Amino acid sequence: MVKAEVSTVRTFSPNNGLVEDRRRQIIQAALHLIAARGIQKTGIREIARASGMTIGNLYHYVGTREDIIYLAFNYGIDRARKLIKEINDLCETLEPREALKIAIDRYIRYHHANWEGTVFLYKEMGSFSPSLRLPIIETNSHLHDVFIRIIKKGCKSGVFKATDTDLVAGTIVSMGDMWALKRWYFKKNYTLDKYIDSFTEMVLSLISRT
Amino acid sequence: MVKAEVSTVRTFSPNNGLVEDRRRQIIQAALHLIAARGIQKTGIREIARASGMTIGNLYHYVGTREDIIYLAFNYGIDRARKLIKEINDLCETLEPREALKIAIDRYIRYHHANWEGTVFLYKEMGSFSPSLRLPIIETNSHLHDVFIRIIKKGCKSGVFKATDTDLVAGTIVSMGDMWALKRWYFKKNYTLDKYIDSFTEMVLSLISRT
Amino acid sequence: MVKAEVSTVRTFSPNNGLVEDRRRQIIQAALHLIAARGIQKTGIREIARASGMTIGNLYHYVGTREDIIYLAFNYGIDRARKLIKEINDLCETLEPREALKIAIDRYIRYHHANWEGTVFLYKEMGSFSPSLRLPIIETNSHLHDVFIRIIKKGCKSGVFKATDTDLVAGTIVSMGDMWALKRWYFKKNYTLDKYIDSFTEMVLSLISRT
Amino acid sequence: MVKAEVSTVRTFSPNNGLVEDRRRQIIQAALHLIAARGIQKTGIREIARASGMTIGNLYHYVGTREDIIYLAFNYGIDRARKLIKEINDLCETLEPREALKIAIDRYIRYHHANWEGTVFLYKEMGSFSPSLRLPIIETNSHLHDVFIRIIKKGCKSGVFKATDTDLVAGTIVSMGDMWALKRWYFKKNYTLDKYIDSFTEMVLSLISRT
DNA sequence: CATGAATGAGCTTTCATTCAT
DNA sequence: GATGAATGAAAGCTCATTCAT
Repeated sequence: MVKAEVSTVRTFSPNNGLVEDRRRQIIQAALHLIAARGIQKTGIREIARASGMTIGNLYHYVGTREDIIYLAFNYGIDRARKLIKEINDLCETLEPREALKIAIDRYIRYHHANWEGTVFLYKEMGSFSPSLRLPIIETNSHLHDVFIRIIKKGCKSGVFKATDTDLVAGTIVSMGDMWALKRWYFKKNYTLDKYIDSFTEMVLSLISRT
Repeated sequence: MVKAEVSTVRTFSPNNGLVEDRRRQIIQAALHLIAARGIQKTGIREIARASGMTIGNLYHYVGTREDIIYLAFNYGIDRARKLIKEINDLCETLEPREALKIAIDRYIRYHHANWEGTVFLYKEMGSFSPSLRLPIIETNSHLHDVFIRIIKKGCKSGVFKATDTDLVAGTIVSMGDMWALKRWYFKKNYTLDKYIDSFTEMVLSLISRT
Repeated sequence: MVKAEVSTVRTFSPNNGLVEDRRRQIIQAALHLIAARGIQKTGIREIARASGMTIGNLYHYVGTREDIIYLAFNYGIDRARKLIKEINDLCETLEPREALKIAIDRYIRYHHANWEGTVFLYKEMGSFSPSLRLPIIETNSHLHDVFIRIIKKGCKSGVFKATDTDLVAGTIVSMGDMWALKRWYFKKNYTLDKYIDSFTEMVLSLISRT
Repeated sequence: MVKAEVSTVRTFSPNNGLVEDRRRQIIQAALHLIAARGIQKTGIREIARASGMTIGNLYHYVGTREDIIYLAFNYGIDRARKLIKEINDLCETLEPREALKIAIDRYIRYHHANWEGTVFLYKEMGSFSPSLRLPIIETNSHLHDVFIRIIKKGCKSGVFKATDTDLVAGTIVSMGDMWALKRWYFKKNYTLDKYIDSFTEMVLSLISRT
C-alpha cells in the first residue's frame, strides 16, 4: 500500500495532538469552502477565518496552501480506506446477498455524509502529480475489489449468475460517487433511502440467478 | 428552454464571425488546460498562449477570465444539446432495443471525444451561480429523458419489462460521464468499444423481458 | 512671442485642411470628455468615438495621446490670444471706463463659452514640461496687461485713482477664470449677466476717482 | 452637515490607529505626486514608494486607487472645515475690520501651506460623482459664509458700506485659491506677506465707509 | 482615406508567505 | 502559541499604438 506521507507537511509545533486537531479544523474548513465556491476562489485568508485561526497561526500547522489541498486529499483517502475496512469487516461472514446489500448501503451513506470530500476529490484529481494520484487510484481499486469479491463469492455459491463483474462493481462504485456528484439531480426524485433501496434492487435483479 | 446568453460577454470586435472563431479557439485552449492542470493553475497568459493569441488580442473577444469559463460552460451545454437532438433524430423510428443500443453508443462515444468538456463541467459546476447552473440541470434532464423515453417505449411494446426507469436512465447517463471522469480507471480493463458493448449488454439484460 | 508648434504633431495626411478639421473634432471631443470625467478616465478609444472616427483614422491626424492634450492646450492658448487681440482692438479707441466695462464683459463671456477649455488648462498646467508651460504663462501675462493698460490709461486721464494695478488686474483675470472653474458655485446666485454687471460695478467702485 | 464617510474604504487591519497613520502617509504622498505631475501620471507604485510602503502593504490600508483619491479629497475637506472653525473662533469677538484682516490672513496662509491640496481639489473636482462633490460644495459655502458674516456685521455696525456682499466674499475666497492655483504667476510680483497686505487693503478700500 | 485586429508594456490588484512582536 | 503587518511575485486587465487590408 502506498503510504500517505502526511508527515511531510511542515509544522512549527512539536505538539502532535494539537497539530492534528488544528489540521482537522483546517481541512474541514477548506473542504467546505472549496465545495461551495471552487478552489480558485478559496484563499488562505478565508480558510484561516473559517477554521477560526489567524493566518499566522494557520501557518504554524501547515507549510503551504498546496499542503492544505494535499492534506484534504489524504484525509479523503483515509476515510475511504476506513470505509473499505469497515465494509470488509462487516461483510466477511455474511452470505453474499446480504453482504452486497450492506456494502452498497454503507458505501452510499458514506458518500452522503462525505459529499464535500467526494466532490473535492473529483475536482482535484487532475491537478496532482501522478505520484500523488497513485494512492487514490489504488484506493479506488480496493473499493472495486470489495464489490468484486462479494459478487464473485456469490457466483461461486450459486446465488449470483456470471456477468461482467468488473463492470457491475464499476457501476456500483460510480453510482455511489454520483449520489455526491449529482445530488442536485438525484435529490429531485429520490431520498437517500429510496436511492439505496432502488439501486440495490436493481443490482440484485441484474446479477441474481433466476 | 433556457437560452444560453453568450451574447452577454463583452467584445470589442464588430465582426461576429471572427468573434465566434476566436472564442472557439479560446474555449478549446481553456478546456484543454483546465482539464489537464485544474482551474487554479490555468492563467490567462497560458490560455492566450495556447489559443495562439496575445493577451491583448484575447481580451478583444472576451471580457474577463470568468467569461472564458462561462463560454466553455455554454459550449459544453450546446454540444450536449446537439447530442440529444442527434440521438433523438436517429432513434425516433427504430425499435426500442436497437434505439437503446444506438443511443448508448452515441452517448458514450460523445464523452469519449469530449472528455475534457465533461471533466470541466464536473469541476466547475459548483462554482457557478444558481442561475447559470440552470441550463446544465435542464440539459441533464433532457438527456435522462432521451433514455427514459426509449425504455418506456420498449415497456409499452413489450420488449422491456418494468423497472425503476429513472434509475436505469440515471445509471446510463452516469456511466457515460464516468467514461470521461474515470478514464484512468476504466481504460485499464476496457477499450472504448468493449466498454460500450459490455455496458449495453448489461443494461439490456437488466431490462429485457425473459 | 513663443510660437505654438502645432506643426510638430505628426500626421499621415498631406491635406492640411482636412488635418485641421479632423484635429478640431478631436480637440473638441477631448475637451468635452476630459471636462466631464477627468483626464485619467478619458482614453483614446473614447475620444475617437466621440469625434466620430475610428482609432486608426484618428491616428492619421495625431501622433500620440499626449499630442491631443498638447493640441487642446494650444487650442486654448490660441483662443486666449484671439481674445486678447479682440479686446485690444475693441478698446483701443474707447475711454477707459467704457473700455474696462467692455473688456470685462468680453473676457467673462469668453470663459462662459469656453469653460471646458479653462477647466482643462487649469487641470493640465502642472503636467506639462516647463517649456510647454511657457506659452500659457506668457499669454496669461498678456491678459493681465490688457487690463493693466486700460487701468493705467484711466489713471493718467484721471478717471481712475492709483491702486495696486497689478492686483486689480489679477483679480479681474481670476474672477473670469472662476466663472468657469466654480460655475457650480456662482450659478447658484448669479446669471452670467448679473455676474458681469456686479463684478464690473465692484471693480469700478474700487478704482474710480470719487 | 454631510458626514465624510472615510470608513467606507476597505482595510485589512483591525488596528484603527495604525490605519489612520498609514492613510495619512498615503494621502500626503498622493497629494504631493498628483500636484506635481498630475493624476494621469501618478501610479500606485509611485504612491507606495513615496509613502515609504510596499504595494502590498499599502493595500492593507486602502481598497483601490480611487480610494486614495477619495481619502485625499476628504482630507482636504477636513482641513478646510478646521480652518473655518479656527477663523470663526478667532474672529468672533473682534471688531469687523480686524476680523476681516485676520480672516483673510489666515485664509491665504492656509492656501500657502496647503497649496498641493488646493491644486488637487481643483483638478479632481470634476471627476467625482455628484454625491461625493456635495461635501466640498457645502464646505465651500461655509467658507463664503465666514466672510459674508464678517462683512454683514461690519455693515450693521457702520464700518462697512453696502455692496454685493456675496461677490466680495466670492472674490476673497477666489483670490485665496488663486494664491495656490497661480503661484507661478503671483510669485513673480508678490511675496506671501505682500500679497496678503495688498489684497487686504484692496478689500478694505472696497467696502470701507468713507 | 478608413478600418479594426493585433501587440505588449505596464497598470492595478491579489494573495501566499514570512517574521517581529 | 498566537497575531497581523509586511513583502513582492504574479495575476488579471487596460490601453496607447501599429499596420495589414
